[in-house]
Amino acid sequence: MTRRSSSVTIRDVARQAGVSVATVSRYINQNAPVSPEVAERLDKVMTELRYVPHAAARHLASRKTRVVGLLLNNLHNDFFVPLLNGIEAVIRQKGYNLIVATYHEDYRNQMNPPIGPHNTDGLLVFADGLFDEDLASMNASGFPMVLVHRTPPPSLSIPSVTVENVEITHKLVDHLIQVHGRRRIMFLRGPVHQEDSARREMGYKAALQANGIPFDENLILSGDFERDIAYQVMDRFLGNGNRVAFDAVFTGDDDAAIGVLRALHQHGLKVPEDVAVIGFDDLGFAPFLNPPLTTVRAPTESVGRIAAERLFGLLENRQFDEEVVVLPTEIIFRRSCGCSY
Amino acid sequence: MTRRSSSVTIRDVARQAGVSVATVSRYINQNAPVSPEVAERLDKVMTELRYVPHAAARHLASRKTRVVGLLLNNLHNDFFVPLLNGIEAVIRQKGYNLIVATYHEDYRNQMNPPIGPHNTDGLLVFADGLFDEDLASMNASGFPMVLVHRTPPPSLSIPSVTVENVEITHKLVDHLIQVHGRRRIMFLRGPVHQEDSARREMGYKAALQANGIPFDENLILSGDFERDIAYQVMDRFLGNGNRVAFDAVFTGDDDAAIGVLRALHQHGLKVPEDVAVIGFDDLGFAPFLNPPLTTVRAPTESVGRIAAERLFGLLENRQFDEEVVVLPTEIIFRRSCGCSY
DNA sequence: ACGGTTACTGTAAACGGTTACAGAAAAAAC
DNA sequence: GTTTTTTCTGTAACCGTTTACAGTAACCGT
Repeated sequence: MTRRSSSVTIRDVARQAGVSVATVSRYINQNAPVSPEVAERLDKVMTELRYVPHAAARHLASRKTRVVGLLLNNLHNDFFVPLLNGIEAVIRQKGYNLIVATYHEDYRNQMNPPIGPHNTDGLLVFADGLFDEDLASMNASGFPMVLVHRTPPPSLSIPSVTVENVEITHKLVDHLIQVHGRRRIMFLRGPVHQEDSARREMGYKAALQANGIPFDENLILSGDFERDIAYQVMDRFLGNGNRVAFDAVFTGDDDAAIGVLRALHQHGLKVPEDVAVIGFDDLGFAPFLNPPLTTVRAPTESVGRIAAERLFGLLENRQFDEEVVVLPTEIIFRRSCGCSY
Repeated sequence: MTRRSSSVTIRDVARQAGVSVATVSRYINQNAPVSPEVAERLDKVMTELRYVPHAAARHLASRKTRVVGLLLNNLHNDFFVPLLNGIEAVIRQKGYNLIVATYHEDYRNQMNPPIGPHNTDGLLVFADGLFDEDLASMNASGFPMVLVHRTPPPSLSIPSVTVENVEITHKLVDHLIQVHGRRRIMFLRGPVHQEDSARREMGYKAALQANGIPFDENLILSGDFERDIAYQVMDRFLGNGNRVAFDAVFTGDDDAAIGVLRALHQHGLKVPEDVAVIGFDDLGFAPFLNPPLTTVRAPTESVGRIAAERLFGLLENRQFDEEVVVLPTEIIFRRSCGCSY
């Protein structure tokens, strides 16, 4: 058995069809006319030989990878399923490939970044922990990228797709206060530099103020937008002897809400009677939590889709009027806030 | 502005450091000794120039892509989050990249398959709809691949990682019958050629037979392991005037369970009083559904992890004793089957 | 002092495509 | 019937690495 080259190259195809490699290449890429007879012959030869162009060779020669990268912090959250779904739909339709990488600390000073210009034609960036200067350096060479759930730093002009957080959170907290009479509302932060989290906190604080309720630092915990962490944090908080009184929790997102519900339940607190609970995202399971979760419906799949479309817009030098797209959100009232359901 | 080549190449590095490109390459890949002075100089020059090796050139020359592909049907299911998570952890630790593609019909006769040998060093395959002959042709050239949640066809020897389905489903149905006195148990199939679904159905039928309950074709529906589809199917079934009596549903998986719960609820059926419901996978939300879902805990993240490790085993020519790994599963009793909770 | 390793380095040929350039033949324009 | 354009094709350079081959210098044992 010949060890070398089990793979058939463009030269094999050319020889077999009696044409030059240039012609084959042109036919494959449809970027120059080819006579009908040759086309037919090539079709036959290529399927016969099961020819598949070697991606790397193609990339090297054409300077295009036909790959876009998705950079994210982790893959713990059910939130990513609709997001990925939206992204994938566009990518596939464009005949591109998607490469997924997680960001972690040593990404910055590492000399082999998992994804970047050497690898991809453009990047979708969903990563807090990526600071403004990181973005600046990535963006420096004009490498196409689109931010997801994060707006660009003022100095940079990077397209961005996100959802409305502040007003909707404000409304939600208003609802807790005005409709259900809650006044001791806990807020679970997301990851430290997560923008959604920061904005939701803004909305939360604004609503407290608007309703004349003093802000209490003791009512802020960090749930990290993760089930397990939210659970642990809440569990520890409740286990604490001298715990602060509270009658509602804004959990940050639906995933954290699951953890919170479990912790409350285990400590014998009734939702919504003792404690109202609200989430964010309206993930598929939200209507079936125990009790059904009041939450904010965020068009996550659309975010993915639109972000991907923007990226292709960049790749194709198309223009968009607005740089930052903020998709509208909507409150879904269910039982967990105290509504009748 | 110079349009061409904003990127610094290995030649730039070589020139700047006063060595040959071969030396630079060897230092980068650590596959031949380099004098300490040169090493130091290279370090400096490379960070100074922000040199990042061009992936495609590397792939082309070395015949290795340092990429593994994940082929799956769709991205609708929350099930994929833990799976992806397990896979990603291993991939990253190996310094590889992960490229995700969805399988659809025209994958087969298409001449530009999204992922394959031209693209990746190996494949993780989670895709029903991929028939034995597809697998055979993909596997023909000895291209490394590992099957996920699917055992290889008898003629092929492809490593595979899956979970135990038959016995556990048998036990679960036994439980419904013997403990909760259910006798009209509906079964929701998954996607047509999904192996988990087929095995669960085997367990289901075996349990009926073992308990002397005749199998009723009318109690079989197709939920496709998807929330929305399961909901629609169940909704239509319940809306049907002359509907068949049933007192339990094995929903196939937790995602479908969500849809079923919603449909039952909307039609005024109480779970578990009127209808017992059980799922499969024990996804993160299962304990918080309404009511908490009795389900089977499947070690999905481990499946991902182990599958990825297997694949690297193949890439590194390591040997494993067993070709098919079947991870154990475990029933988690909660309220939805009728247990007290 | 001498042959044999070992440590390090460079030259140049791949790897498998794309594409600028050039040219021939056929079609269109005059 | 010539000129011009259009359609189609081929040759060969290039994309940025790796690596076989070859070679030099230092080290080692005797």
